[in-house]
Amino acid sequence: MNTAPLTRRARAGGGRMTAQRRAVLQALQELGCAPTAEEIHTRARHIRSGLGLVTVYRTLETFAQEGLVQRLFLDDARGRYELMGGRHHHHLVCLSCGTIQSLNRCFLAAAERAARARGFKVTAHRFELFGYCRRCQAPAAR
Amino acid sequence: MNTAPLTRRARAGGGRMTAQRRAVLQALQELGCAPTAEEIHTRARHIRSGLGLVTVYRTLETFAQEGLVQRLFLDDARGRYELMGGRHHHHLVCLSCGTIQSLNRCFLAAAERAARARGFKVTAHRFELFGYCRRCQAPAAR
DNA sequence: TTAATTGCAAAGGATTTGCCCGCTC
DNA sequence: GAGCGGGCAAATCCTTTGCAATTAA
Repeated sequence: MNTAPLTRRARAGGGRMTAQRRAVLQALQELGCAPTAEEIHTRARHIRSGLGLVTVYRTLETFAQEGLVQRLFLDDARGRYELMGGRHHHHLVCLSCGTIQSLNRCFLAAAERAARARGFKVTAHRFELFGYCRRCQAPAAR
Repeated sequence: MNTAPLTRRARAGGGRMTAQRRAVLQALQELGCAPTAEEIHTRARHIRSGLGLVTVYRTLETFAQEGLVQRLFLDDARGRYELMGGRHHHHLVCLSCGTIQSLNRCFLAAAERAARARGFKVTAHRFELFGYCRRCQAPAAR
């Protein structure tokens, strides 16, 4: 798997490119859909043994600030991380086994149809918009 | 605020109706959109002083199992709770002040329009479907 | 009565912070 | 060489669990 473009983007963020960060990037790329920090750690450790979990957390936070990665929460309190810049997508989260699949469509009706088409039985959905409320835009939206 | 219907629903779940549980129900009803356990605790404590945070957590879990309440996660690791059974809706989460408003519309395009109409500047959105994947439906979807 | 429920204290899981050493630039 | 980045241990935050006392039904 080619991590060069990602490495380039990461360096553009201003930070140094270390073996650990490269390992995290590669793990993210290999794992795909919304892995947890621990899953990333386990995978990245195969690439760079001795890599600490704390380093993974710090690396992910750095990448998130650079816009390279986003953190999101699905149905539990564990943060999940994904590379930004791929095709915009959402998720199908299995309540039974925890499997997460990605879904390219974005509208509810179409999404539900797409989900059904792949044999996924939808029992609930969630849709959130993030941004700045009127009050916070007024002065200087921090 | 009338909590009788809620009380009825809660009792139908089989559990006992205590002053603590009534306080949590009332707090949920008063607080509205997706408060955290701590916010619920603070509010419910005004109704029933001495109420413990642990009791709030346990009560919320009980209610969630009875389908009276749902727990959800927005942009952080803290669980948030809402009464079920109201109008189906989603959320507008302010990244600056943390304010959460509810949004009745469910489709992206319409939702974005609705958000804009109330002066909310959307910078990101999330849409997740929950349910059972094909593999988990097959044997006995637990 | 008697099992469900509460409150306190302590445990747990995930994530963050402090500190110092090592490595990238 | 200077300062960013890494690793370890400890701290923190939110949530859950253990246990004895209390209370609804």
